[in-house]
Amino acid sequence: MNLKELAKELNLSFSTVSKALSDSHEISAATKNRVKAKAKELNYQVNSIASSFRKQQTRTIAVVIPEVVNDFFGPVINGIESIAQEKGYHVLIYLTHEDMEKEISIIKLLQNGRVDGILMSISEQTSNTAHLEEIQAKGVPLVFFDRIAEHIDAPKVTTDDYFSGIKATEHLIQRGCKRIAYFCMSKNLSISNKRMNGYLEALKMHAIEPDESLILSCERDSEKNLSLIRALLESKNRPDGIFASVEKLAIATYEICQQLEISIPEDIKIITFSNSYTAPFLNPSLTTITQPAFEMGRKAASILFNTVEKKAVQMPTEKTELVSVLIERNSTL
Amino acid sequence: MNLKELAKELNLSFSTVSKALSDSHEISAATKNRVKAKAKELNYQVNSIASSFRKQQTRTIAVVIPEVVNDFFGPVINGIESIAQEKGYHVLIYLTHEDMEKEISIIKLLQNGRVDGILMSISEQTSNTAHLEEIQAKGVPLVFFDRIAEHIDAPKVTTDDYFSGIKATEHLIQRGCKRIAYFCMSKNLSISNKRMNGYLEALKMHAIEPDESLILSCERDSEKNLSLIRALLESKNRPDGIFASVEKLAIATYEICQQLEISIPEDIKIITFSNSYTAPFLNPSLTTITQPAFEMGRKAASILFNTVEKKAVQMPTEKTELVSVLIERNSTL
DNA sequence: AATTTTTGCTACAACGTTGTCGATGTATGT
DNA sequence: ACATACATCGACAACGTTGTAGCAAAAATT
Repeated sequence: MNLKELAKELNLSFSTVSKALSDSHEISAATKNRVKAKAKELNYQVNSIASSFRKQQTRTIAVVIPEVVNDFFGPVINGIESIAQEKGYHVLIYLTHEDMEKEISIIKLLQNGRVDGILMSISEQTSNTAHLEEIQAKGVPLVFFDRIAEHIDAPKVTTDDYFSGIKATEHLIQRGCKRIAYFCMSKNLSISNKRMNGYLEALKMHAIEPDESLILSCERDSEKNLSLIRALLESKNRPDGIFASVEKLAIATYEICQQLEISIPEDIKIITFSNSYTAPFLNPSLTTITQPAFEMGRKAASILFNTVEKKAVQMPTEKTELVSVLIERNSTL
Repeated sequence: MNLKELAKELNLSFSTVSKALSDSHEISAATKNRVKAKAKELNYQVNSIASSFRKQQTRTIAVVIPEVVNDFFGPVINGIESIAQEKGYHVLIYLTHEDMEKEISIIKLLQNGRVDGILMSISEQTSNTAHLEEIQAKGVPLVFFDRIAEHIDAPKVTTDDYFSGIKATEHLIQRGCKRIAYFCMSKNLSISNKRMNGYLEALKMHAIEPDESLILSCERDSEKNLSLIRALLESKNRPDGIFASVEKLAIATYEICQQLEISIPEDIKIITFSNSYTAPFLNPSLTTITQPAFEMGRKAASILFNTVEKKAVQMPTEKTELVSVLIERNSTL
């Protein structure tokens, strides 16, 4: 059932039918009603591919993220989807699995008109950003959230990572920690850096000498990370406070502490970035910096849709910073 | 940069260029190389929308699920995406938020050639399945996973829910529970029913009289669920074992137990379906039935791609049942 | 009454690709 | 030498939609 067939049923030209269905002012109310009734009767629906092709816009956006089994990216997708559903957009999901090569090949797939815009959080390993500049040059609107590419001129939605880094570290200091470690994933990640800078600033503010051996930059291989953490906690140099940049590393620390019979929070206190809803029920309950993930998704998606819809307007290079909250629990008691 | 322009650069007809790029046997190796080199040089990429339009296939599938902030659906998406990436397919995500009306409108969006197939897990509230039959009638391949629509003739990938229900209940019985409760979401969900039937069967096998008041069918409103659970745990009728069909309800039970100072596992033992990686670190660590979520995604996607690619072959009505594992932890000690 | 304007519709050309068919030239077989 | 097969390419018509241009008839203006 296509336009031509529907038009034949109605004894109208198919361009008239097309215009009637899209409420064009060129068509009288009477025929509009007649057309719409018939369309409903025959269950006609426009072929979205043909429409996309003709209009050169797909009403589809791509969300490119490192992973989906994640208490942060989950709610972000929720936020994105909520706006997309309001505005009648479709959402494609692509996972980079923290792999730059995969990220590059995904971006390449999006160069040919498949999507009207891209929402992304770059992978840990992304050092080169040529692929991102290239797709921007092709005119595909791009909005970053959380893990941004600093040097690319695109709207960015983040949280107050630097300030949160200060807050988290000061929280540990106030709870009596003297030797505070910082755990993060790859150091060339924007968020890791900002949080670390906050950490270093807080140490400075409290006249604590920073110690390189207490800064752990982890890898993708989680087995390796476990042994890195284990090594640190077994050393004489053992920290009495840990600020983890991602929840995964906090959980890994819980695991090691369990094995080494190090008790939290007596021997060591832990605070982490986390959006896990099980944090209150962990043993011990976990003190977290929680990001407004849902709102972040909504905000990033809103910005993207705005730039997509008024094509004339120059892509703004606005930076939006949302605030995270520190939730005290027993791991830092 | 499109085919016509590329062809002009090469002094070839654009149909020759098209065929050269798709490795047609009609084109000599020499020109193929020449064309491909030029295409690379000018960074030409086929317009996927035009291609989809012409070929009447989009290389895109839709994944329709209730929610994404979920330790089960997350890995499922991972599994689906892994196969999709292998086969060069794109993945659209749609969330029903357990709402039948939303599910219906989403399915309606997919009726017009936007996707080559659909992978779905139906919402809690889906009682009527006319929308699913309709889209199947339109020739869009459909594969169900986990939460299936029993009466629809489509491939289904599930886990051994009935048997897992028996295992979970027997586990509680072996640990000395006499009054075992079953918590589930909406009862018109296939998985809830199968798990409950397993639960009832296990009770029967051990000559325990089933008690209607111990079967809790919850709603979408999580506040309401909390008070339902609280009411049950405050009653004189209090169970000494709980089998939860979804993790959310187990966590809710932890919360209530914390409030009422009921100790787990001394006063009450808990086992639940869950794919949470924090289960070992909860207080107490949580005994779970864990589903092979990633494999489920892979399996469902494989089946869909097979039926999509050999269009001639009739859609098989195969049923695949994967096995879940019971992981004993302290909540049932 | 002659004119311009408006209304309501149709015809038609794109959007960029792919597959079918036909044309030409070259190799193979009798 | 002639017929047949094959290899290599070009011309062309779709796929279904939407926007522009055109064309009557009706309405409004002069």
